[in-house]
Amino acid sequence: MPVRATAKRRSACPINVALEVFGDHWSLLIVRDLLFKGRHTFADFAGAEESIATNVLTDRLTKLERDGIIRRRPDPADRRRVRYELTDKGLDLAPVLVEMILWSARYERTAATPAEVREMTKRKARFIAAAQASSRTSASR
Amino acid sequence: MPVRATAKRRSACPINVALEVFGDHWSLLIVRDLLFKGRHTFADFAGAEESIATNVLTDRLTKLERDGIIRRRPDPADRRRVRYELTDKGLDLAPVLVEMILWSARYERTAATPAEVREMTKRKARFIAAAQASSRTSASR
DNA sequence: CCGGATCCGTTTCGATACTG
DNA sequence: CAGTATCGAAACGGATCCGG
Repeated sequence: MPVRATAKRRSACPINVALEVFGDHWSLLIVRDLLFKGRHTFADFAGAEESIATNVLTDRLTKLERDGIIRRRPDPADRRRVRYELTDKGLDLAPVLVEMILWSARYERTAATPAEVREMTKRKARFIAAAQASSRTSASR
Repeated sequence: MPVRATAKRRSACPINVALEVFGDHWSLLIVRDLLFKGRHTFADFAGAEESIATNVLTDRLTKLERDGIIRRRPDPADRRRVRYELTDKGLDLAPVLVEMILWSARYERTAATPAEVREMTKRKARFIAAAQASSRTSASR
């Protein structure tokens, strides 16, 4: 296991558990990419604008898999490639991410238009379901 | 400015903005303490079970203040003491934190009882308002 | 090529001791 | 009580190498 070999396995109080996912910059970006950006491969993540280093990426993917948030499997279309997908547990992070987006949209200049934000707020549940579905279907095909 | 003198000031895409708050373990804990645990002083935060180091605490408080999430002011009751409180922008983080709690409760053993979780889910808005109000009133007294 | 692993110089973190 | 100063340990990022 590269980088940060010490694994902290414990937790009790609410939120503390989510801390390993949300307390980390890169893990958060990976989940966002999976949920909203249709990125699913190592290269997709590494090539993102924030450009994470490959060793760090490997580390985070390993941890997210260990924590049951994502799952890796060979791409059905091209067995040489590896696909990362969210598990159900990972898909359920969507509401948290959506609230983050809404908060950001409210207080900072973001890419989301006011109309999009209004739509997202009004139909939060539908938006979440859509993101999850698209992440899921693109994963299983 | 202690520790991490480089300030990254930019961002465009949704979520990226929230990354400085949520991408960091300690900032998240501080916001949680302010919102749900009635902690408001330097010593409160430093004494929490996770026990953040004082220099790190100083750093995060500085950044949270810089980002307009919290505000520092002398305690009205004892002017020698410093109180930290959430700004409106900070209070608006409550929905995100609540979703985190719910997710954690769903997938990990947490301190929240099933009944509390059900209550929190059903009356999300009320719960958020309550947390914000308690944080606010205890702040202004 | 893709998905990593490994090495390495630099930055940041964080535990502890200390100070106004 | 609310922070600084110090300093070793970790994490980071960049480059490069490697197996399939």
